[in-house]
Amino acid sequence: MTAVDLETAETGRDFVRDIVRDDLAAGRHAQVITRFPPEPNGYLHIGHAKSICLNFGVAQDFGGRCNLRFDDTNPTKEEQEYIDAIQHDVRWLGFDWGEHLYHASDYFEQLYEWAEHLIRNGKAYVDDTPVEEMRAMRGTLTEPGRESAFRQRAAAENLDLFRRMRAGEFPNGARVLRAKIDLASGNMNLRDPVLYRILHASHPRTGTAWCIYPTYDFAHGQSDAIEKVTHSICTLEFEDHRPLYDWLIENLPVPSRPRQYEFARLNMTYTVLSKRVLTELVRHGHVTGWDDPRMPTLAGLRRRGVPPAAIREFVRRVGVARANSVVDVAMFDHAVRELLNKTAPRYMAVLRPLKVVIENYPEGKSEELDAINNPEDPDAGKRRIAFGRELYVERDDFMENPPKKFYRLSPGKEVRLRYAYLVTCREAVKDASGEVVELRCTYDPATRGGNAPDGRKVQATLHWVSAAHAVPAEIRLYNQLFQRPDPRADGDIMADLNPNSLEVLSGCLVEPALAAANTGEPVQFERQGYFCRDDDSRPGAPVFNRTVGLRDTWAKVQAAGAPSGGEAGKKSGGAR
RNA sequence: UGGGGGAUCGUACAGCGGUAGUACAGCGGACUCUGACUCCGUUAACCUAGGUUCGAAUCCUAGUCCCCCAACCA
Repeated sequence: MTAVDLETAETGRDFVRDIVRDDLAAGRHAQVITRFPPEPNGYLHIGHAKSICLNFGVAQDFGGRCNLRFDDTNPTKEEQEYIDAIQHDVRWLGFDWGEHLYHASDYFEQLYEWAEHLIRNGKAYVDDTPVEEMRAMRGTLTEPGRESAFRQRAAAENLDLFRRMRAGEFPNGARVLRAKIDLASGNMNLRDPVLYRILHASHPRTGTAWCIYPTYDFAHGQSDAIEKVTHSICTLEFEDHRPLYDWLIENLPVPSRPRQYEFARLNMTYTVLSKRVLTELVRHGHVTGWDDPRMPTLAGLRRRGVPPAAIREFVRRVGVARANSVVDVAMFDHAVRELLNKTAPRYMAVLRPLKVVIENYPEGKSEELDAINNPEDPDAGKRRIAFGRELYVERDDFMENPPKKFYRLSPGKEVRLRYAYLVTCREAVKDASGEVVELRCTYDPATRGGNAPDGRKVQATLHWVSAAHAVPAEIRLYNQLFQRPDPRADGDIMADLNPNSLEVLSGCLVEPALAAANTGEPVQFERQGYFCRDDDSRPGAPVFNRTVGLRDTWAKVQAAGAPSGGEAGKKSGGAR
């Protein structure tokens, strides 16, 4: 009995869903229950998004439920800040755990009792062996481990010792509780794994109530069982923990029988998703924080302007499998552009302004013209934009000596100013150093709105702003944080950082309407890309982040034609 | 040289004994008041070798290569 029809449900097809579908069809469960189990020791990133979408998505698809459970078993690494940020990020991504917010620490008392249960049954013992020695005695991949001198300790003594561990009689590292399984196992996880360790540390939730804490292995499966989780979905590296997961479930009087399934974690080109490295980037100041728009964290993506729906769609397209893989970041960018193209209202913004004077336009005059807010969305309506004698256009849109395929402005060339007039460049004014500082142009008054009555065509349409009305802004262009498609997480990864991952443009000029933009609301700067206001903005001084650039075929042509760099190709480099 | 996994276009994912498909990327073209979007076309893959079968990406055998495991991390 499930809330969905297994035959017709639009549930997608991946191996996890196949398993769930089978289990439900066979009546093995009344309802599917999954869980997303983050450790609160860092911020969630795009890799977690895959897990979140999988766990919550499976529950949704099959009319089940997904719990949010913090795997908070190591107080030396976990913090409340992360617990709060994670909840915020999961909600932002679009998922809701309802009443089902749990913590492994909620179960500390129960887990403790189960530890005593194992001791009483002779399946766990207190070991006094020092860490180093224990490590040496565990053996290697090819040699079996050796028994500790304490392995045959009597149950009564184990119980006494374990209780005194809990009571705080011993310092950190003095003793541990170990499962008694098989020191000769080829699976290292079965060589009497540690179940409890002494940690005199304050826990974000339980404070100083405990000084012994369960390890991941002892906490995870049992927590699943307590919550009646049916399908415990985790990543591939936990594959060889599954026999231990099962051993514990089978040797404890747990209330349900969860099963663990593993899938391949997400990897992306030019991206690092190692929590260790991300933490290092933040701590060492290579980025401004966990929400730096260059970070692959959900907080960073949010600040950069990536909509959660784009992340969900990206994850859906990537799929779920058991083979390690690295997704091309271009696939992510595409998902972002695709959504934003349909939803982001258009504006004009000049990033690198070049002054234009329309010589035959009356001085002091200005007029308002109609502009379409979003050609992809008729409901988005129109707005009025101001035009005048003095304007600014993009520096890149003018070349004094253009190559053959350059459609934009150059001396003698006519182009369209979007929604305004056709203008012709008459002269490029230079300063003492020979740099072009101003364009003298003329306009055709008959082309108001952008079309010529005589039907003549122009090759290019340029974006522009009125000098008298434009608002100055700072615009931050982000490029890949790492300059290699495969940053070497093992070597000196900081050497792979892209020195040009952030380009700050000041003195940009944007449409006045943009002064009122809201943080997080995506906009398109025509012909440039998608942007959103950053909270670093101050009244009268807006700051925008580039979420992702528009596809730029011209830049590609340029780069191909002038591989040596120079004026061409300077805009390229993975326009993010 | 132990244990556990995985190999399908450049990338990711389907294909579950019967014409190898989709998306991204690439290339070519059409359209265009965004060199955007959209549309059309196109390049391109079953790790190898045997076997079973009328027929194998799929089943079997043997190899090859890649990933994970020797924290009191998760």
